[in-house]
Amino acid sequence: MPTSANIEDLLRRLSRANIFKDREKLRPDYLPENLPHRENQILRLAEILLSPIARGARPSNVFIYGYTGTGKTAVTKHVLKWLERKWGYNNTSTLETFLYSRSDVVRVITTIVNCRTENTNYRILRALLGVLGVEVPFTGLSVAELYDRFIEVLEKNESLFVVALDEIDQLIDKSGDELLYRLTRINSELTRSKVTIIGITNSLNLRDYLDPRVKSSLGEEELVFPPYNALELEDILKERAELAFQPGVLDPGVISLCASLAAREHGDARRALDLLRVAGEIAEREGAQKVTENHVKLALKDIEKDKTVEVIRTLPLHSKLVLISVYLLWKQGISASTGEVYDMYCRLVQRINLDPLTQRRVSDIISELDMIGLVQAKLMSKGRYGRTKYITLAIPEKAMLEGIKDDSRLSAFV
DNA sequence: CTTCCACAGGAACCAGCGGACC
DNA sequence: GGTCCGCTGGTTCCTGTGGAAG
Repeated sequence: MPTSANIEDLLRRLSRANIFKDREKLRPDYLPENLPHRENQILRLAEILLSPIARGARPSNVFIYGYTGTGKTAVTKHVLKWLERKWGYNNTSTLETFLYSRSDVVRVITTIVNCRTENTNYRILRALLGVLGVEVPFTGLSVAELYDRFIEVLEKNESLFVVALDEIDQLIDKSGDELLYRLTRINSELTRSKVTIIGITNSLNLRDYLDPRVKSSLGEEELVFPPYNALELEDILKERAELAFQPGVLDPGVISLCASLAAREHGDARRALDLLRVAGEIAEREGAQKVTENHVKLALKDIEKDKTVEVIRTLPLHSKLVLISVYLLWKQGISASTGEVYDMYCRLVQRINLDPLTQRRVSDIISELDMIGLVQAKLMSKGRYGRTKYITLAIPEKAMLEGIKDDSRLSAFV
């Protein structure tokens, strides 16, 4: 329980802290001026888009692959923005740009839609119409109606519309590839305008799910983003750290530690930045003058704990009960056998008036929990006294309690 | 050497459910 | 609006097994 003295103390430390200059610069949605080690991808995407525009033609559709945190979204935004800035005509809307080529004027409009938030056909069309200045109601119209309006307003605009669909796999999971199919075919319905689609995904096998027709038209050009290695991550972090932190507050080694930790997990720049930011925040809370490697280690634990809690929270009920059984036995100092865990589990289940699963199933659940690292199960043979797994809790008690605290039935057990 | 414990874990099967299809 | 179908998560039944005890 925080007392007022605690809070005073915290406030005093925070006001004294002088760690961050601008922590927003470490957020994943911040778009930096420079994208180190993505020069090739930027160039390639710019080339794909620009050279046809200069000839007055429609650029090919592009499919962009790469793991999370490899800079796909940032590069796309960067290129679209660059298009505007370089050829922008001091336009009222920042999303629109005029591009002169030879004699005729081509009007280019760009947008990027995140399919995680706009994850239905309706909502995406609605977002696209919004960019073109047409407001439609949240609901009430049919998708076909929106589509018709979309065509209509596009024709009126006489423009090239470059649409980037970020996290496109989310859309396909939820609503299939019908809209995608229509969008890739839309140019045959248009005479005075053109549409170019950029599909962005981190799912490398997404192609297998796609309608082959969508696959071929969306994949006219493909761009693959390789993961960053530790050195590249270091460059990225250095640049951001300069913007985000006060000069000299980072201990030497902090950045390279963040980079190497993140590089271990498929070179995810977002994770590296998170690590650095959380380390900074921990240092700030402590009232420290500097961010040290130790802060990074604490940050790693923090981030991992959050992940663990989330994993527990989303576990099915019976898996949670098994986990709690292991926890209770562990608290009594018992490294429990499968049989003991099963007994404990049966008692818990009875107390909330449910039918227990069979031991066979519980044995599988234990293996699953072992696999995701919540418990540790070691197979032991006690000769005459049988063969069993010895199961212990593999996570901090705090994370365990945090993970079950919002289910009152379960939290009553601990 | 044999026995036998206390399970591990494979195989087959089944209920329920969401989605595709007519 | 029925039906078919594949998937998930469960059950039943079963065989396999390392090593202390006898």
